[in-house]
Amino acid sequence: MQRTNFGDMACSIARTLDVIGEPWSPLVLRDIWVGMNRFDQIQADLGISRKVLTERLGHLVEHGVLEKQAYDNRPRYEYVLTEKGRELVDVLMVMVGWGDKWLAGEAGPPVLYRHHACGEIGRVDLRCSHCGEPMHADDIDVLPGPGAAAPEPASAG
Amino acid sequence: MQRTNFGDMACSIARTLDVIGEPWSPLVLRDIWVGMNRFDQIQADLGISRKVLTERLGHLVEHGVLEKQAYDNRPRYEYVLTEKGRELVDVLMVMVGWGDKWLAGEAGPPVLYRHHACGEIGRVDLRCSHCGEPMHADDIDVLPGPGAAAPEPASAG
DNA sequence: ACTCTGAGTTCCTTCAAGGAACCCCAAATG
DNA sequence: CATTTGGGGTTCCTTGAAGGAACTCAGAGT
Repeated sequence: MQRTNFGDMACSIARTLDVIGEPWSPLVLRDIWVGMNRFDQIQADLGISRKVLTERLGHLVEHGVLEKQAYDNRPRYEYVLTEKGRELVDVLMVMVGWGDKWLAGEAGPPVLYRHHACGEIGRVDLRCSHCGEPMHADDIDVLPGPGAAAPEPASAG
Repeated sequence: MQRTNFGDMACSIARTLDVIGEPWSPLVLRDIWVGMNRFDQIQADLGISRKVLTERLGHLVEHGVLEKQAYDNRPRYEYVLTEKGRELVDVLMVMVGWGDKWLAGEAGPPVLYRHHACGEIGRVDLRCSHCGEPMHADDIDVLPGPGAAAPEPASAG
């Protein structure tokens, strides 16, 4: 689907989409995060086509988000999150927060997060890494950074 | 592309993907967030096909993330974020944080965020809404919530 | 009347998602 | 030894979405 290559844009959103922007990828990541690490498990849980799952897993491994590990003498593998992948789960957690608030309806959220540090049910909250105060869409100015120019050497502009 | 309907799953990630999971949607949202509110502006900025842009804008309006407002007597419109849409930008901000860290390379981040509250350049940081301590993939247990069952009335299981 | 501009539609081609069947390998089973 | 089982994929075909260019429409300006 994604014919246009988002990875080449000078935009961290586009680049991130190049890694998990394809259909199913975030759900595959979620499954692996919550402990469904094998091909058939994920395939059955999501109802995804085996062909597409193969592709997605390969793509995520290629981008260093997952690692493929043998777990038997037989050719048996499981997929686990790398550090890069574990940090990508942040994005999923924020998606959960938004979905819980705006899309869950009367039934309430499908899952709850119990925070190890305090033992309580909580949600993620976005804060400024500098001052610790809330940081949302309207709380910031977006300024050009050092990597603002497109990274393609062919483009002179 | 997204033949499978994610919106019917009992999962806030899947439901959120049903709103912004299609290709280009997050980038459209970003453009509107940073002040590119008109059709031709967005089309030119992203290089997206006009047909697909029409579809995406319609979808986002339908889901209450954007509002279409007339800005002239002529049939001229601009798209603005609703409250629901502004909160969805949280997801983009976290994607930016991840992309900046893992994909920006030597050139550094394409954009910087200046936080109004402290005036400094900062990133978003995920914290527990309950205790304020950091909250990431490994800091929580995922428990079934009240909306854990699938919402389809046809399914007895 | 003619042009310009914003905001889409229409139409055609190409490529990805869905789906089902098939294949390979190693171990267990008889 | 032949057969089954089960994980982890491939192959192949059909459908439908993305890309892209051309076309439309409505109102203002000249």
